[in-house]
Amino acid sequence: MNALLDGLNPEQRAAVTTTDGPLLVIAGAGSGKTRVIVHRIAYLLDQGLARPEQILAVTFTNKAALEMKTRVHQLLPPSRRYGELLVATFHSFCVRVLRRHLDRFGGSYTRDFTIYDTDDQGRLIKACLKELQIDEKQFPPRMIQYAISRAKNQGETPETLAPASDPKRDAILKTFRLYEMRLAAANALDFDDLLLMTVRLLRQFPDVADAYQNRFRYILIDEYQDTNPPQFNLVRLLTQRHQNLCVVGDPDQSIYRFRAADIRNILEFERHYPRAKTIVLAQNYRSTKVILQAANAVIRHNRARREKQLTTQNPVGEPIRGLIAPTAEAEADLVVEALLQWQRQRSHLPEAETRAAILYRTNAQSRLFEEACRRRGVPYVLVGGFSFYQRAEIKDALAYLRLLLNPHDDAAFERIINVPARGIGKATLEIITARAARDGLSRWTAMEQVLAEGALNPRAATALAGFAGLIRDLQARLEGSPLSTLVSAVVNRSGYLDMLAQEGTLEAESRRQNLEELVTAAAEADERGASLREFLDQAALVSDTDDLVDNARVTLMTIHSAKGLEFPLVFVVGLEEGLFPHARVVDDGEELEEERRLFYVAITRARHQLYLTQAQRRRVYGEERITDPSRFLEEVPEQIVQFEAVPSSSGGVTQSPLSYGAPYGAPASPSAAKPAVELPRSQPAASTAEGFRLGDRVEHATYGAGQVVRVADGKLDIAFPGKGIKRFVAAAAPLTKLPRR
DNA sequence: AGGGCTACCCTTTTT
DNA sequence: GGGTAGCCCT
Repeated sequence: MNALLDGLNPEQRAAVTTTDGPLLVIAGAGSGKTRVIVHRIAYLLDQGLARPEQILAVTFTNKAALEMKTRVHQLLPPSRRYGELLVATFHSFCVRVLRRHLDRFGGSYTRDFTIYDTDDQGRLIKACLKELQIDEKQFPPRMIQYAISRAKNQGETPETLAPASDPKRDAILKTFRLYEMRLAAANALDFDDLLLMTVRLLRQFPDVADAYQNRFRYILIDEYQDTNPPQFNLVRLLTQRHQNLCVVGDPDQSIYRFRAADIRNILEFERHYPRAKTIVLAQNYRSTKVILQAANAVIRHNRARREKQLTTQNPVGEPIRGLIAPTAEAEADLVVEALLQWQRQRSHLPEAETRAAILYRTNAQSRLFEEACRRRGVPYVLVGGFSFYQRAEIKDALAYLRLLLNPHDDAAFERIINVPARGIGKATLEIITARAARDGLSRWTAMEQVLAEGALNPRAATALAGFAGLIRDLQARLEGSPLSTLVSAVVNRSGYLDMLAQEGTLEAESRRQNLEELVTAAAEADERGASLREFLDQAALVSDTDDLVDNARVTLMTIHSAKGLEFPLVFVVGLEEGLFPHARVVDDGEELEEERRLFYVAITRARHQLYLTQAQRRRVYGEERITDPSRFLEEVPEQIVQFEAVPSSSGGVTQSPLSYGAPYGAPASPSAAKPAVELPRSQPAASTAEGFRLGDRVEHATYGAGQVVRVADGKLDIAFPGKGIKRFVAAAAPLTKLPRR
């Protein structure tokens, strides 16, 4: 028997060894689906069914791709070379294709195209709105940006869209049209375009399509539940000839609807590929029985799904623990404290067995947990938020590099034309912008024209000519010098480093260090033999999880970023109505089901111990709000959860007595724990002031209805929705008690 | 032209 | 609480 199949269960084995025709692998959380793909690739190679260059494997992140490739190599005899094996994300695959063939379209598109990230896209949209004199207040750029992206992903172009009937659609349509023109003029593609243009390329040029269809004998796609229409089309095109498509995914983990992922791609796979064989992996190898039971119970509340009960032979495990903290700050402190205690108890185990993750719904929540970690001196790794390549100084330096390769890159041009300040002001920029708009030119060409005409005032002209000279000068160094030298020339010659040195602040120093880091990254790219082009592509496509440090003992990230990962200890925090599920989705059935899938993903990241936490008060937009427990909490069977309500300390808002151990007669279920949390023993009934108790609803003559959120020292804290927290002396409080809900 | 300040708006989630 | 667009002053 083949050693590659050792240790696989029968279903996994069937998935690995099915070598002909379309294959759908429905794989539950923790069922070893990555393992199946890895072994399958190795099996195909080992059996001589395909050469490395005939296989294309698509993963969700660059990091997953890298890991997958490494694991495949580990399974195979090292004597052979498998360097041609292509494991990529959809986007990086498309970039590869377009760098070879984009010039087939002709026009302004060349293989030197620039990739516009969401930021660049936003800038361009704003510029378009301004040019069209559309009011940003009335039609927010973000809304327009989203609408355009959605339209593009549905396969629409400005031409195919029906003429707009109302002002909003008119604004969107006009911006869409101009946006596409400007993109083309800048020889730039946004993230959506990378996929769409590849599909167009294959449709429009049969010889190109033929080449790829013949080349890829086997195509494997991970996380297939998160594919969107252009990705689906691309897969269809690529598999037309061989049909050896293996898709792996879990409909219950589909969480990217907002970027047009269509869960039907996986649900209706058998209809798209009638010859398909389906294999279900329902055995979970990751989590305890308790955690799995919670996950199963939660996801069962979704109606639109194919029933799939995960089972595990793992131990029952510890009960899930629920923490109810008085404030969001206290929640963070409690989480960090519980985490430390848990790690202490397991300090005899290998470090890998003590890793923990704190998972939240929105990036904004990370701050509180970062601060709590700092307070306790706990080193942490933050995934997402502003990653290295999103920092302003890095993006500035990259913009210079982009401009060197493609001077028509308007987004880069605008970013750095006056950074550092070189005396090119608003008036001068207006002239350039107006010229570019009038003649449909890039900013760079417009600048050259304006300069040549000599119509500017001398000071502006000198400044502008200086900038143009700088870029040309740097361009001259493109050939022949190593990347690291080039990057360092950019930050020196542009005056960027001088600017930072002059600031002399701590922040400027840290930016300087980041730029140094970028030079180091360039030196590493040099070692790999990468070109500037490849260096920039990689910078544009890195995802937040890519720089995740594998061996961090505590990792902070959004649930979205955590997909595909696992941790012995997991905290899912901020389980409050309006936050998770998020306020923007609560009443829509489909969106709510997506939120629930997100919760399901969060739960199933945990291997041994799961914590679910809620803060009873939280600042939203700087305003204190009383929260309700998330409805998702009630979907976790109460027999497997131990809830603890933690009292606010008498001193401040952020500190909490960090007592752990037996829960003090705490509510058995979250519903019982609703705002009216019974007073815990450390705040005995005696602290009830003038008949007011924690959780009581009250009425105030000026502030209206509110709720008692703290009772201590004869004082009452009342939270008034939209007005913040007010403190009253209980004996003299002008309050009327309202009936309990 | 540029720096500093205020008022406002806001935030899902990411390749 | 935090980022930023736009205003005002130098």
